[in-house]
Amino acid sequence: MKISNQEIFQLHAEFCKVLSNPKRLMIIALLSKEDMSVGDIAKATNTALATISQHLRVLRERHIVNTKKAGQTVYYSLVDAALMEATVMIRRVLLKSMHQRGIIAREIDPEGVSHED
Amino acid sequence: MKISNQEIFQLHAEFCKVLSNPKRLMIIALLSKEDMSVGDIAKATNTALATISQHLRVLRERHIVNTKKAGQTVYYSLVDAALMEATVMIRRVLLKSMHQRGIIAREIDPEGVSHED
DNA sequence: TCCGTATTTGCGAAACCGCTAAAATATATA
DNA sequence: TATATATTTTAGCGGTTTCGCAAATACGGA
Repeated sequence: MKISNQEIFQLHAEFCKVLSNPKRLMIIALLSKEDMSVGDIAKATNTALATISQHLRVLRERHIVNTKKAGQTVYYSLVDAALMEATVMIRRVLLKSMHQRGIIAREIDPEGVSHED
Repeated sequence: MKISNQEIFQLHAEFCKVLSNPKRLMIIALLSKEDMSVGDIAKATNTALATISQHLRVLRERHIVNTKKAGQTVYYSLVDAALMEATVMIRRVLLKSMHQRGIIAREIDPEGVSHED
């Protein structure tokens, strides 16, 4: 299958759109550490279960997460750890920019961002 | 200034939103190679000038691009080359996923994506 | 059947997209 | 100076998409 550059940019944009939501970014960060159920993620992010389920559907459609059923519980996992690495790299660029503009005083380790606060 | 993890995720999401538009991605790719005027970019992307100007405003507000005036022409440049690198890394994750799913037959060099096609 | 888990549906508010038209801004020329 | 020209920005428009939630629905196990 031949794909034009135009299409690459389009697909790339759609992919970034998936990453442009704070809750989805949290979910990715959580799953990069361990597999979790929908309910677990809802608790960890302090968000309505239905909302998390919606975000997980988006991530599923983009083949960013996998599912594995155990009884009535659905466990989600990251398909590719490289996604988290790339995400961290984007965050690093952002933090660097903020640091240079004096928005944040100290350097923040982009990997050190935890979900619980 | 103290910034919570919640805020980091929020800012990160907003940053990604800027990257989730094909024309803005094209602009970033173009500027990663050379500085260009608004008109130049409009031609290169085959897009209405006003549209490009709007996208540039978004990129300006996020401190992703710089401006330099020469006569009546405004030249734009990338603030940080690392952004293009991070962008390429995201694209690499996407292409890898597509390749694994058989959407694209051959491996594509994410850096080799050019704007003219 | 009852319950725990997850998904789907429907909603209003808000944001986004690309365009045309109009307004600034700066240069050149008479 | 006055006027025309080149370049960019801003305003406003219809149409689309997104967000998070509550309610309703599905589904599997005990």
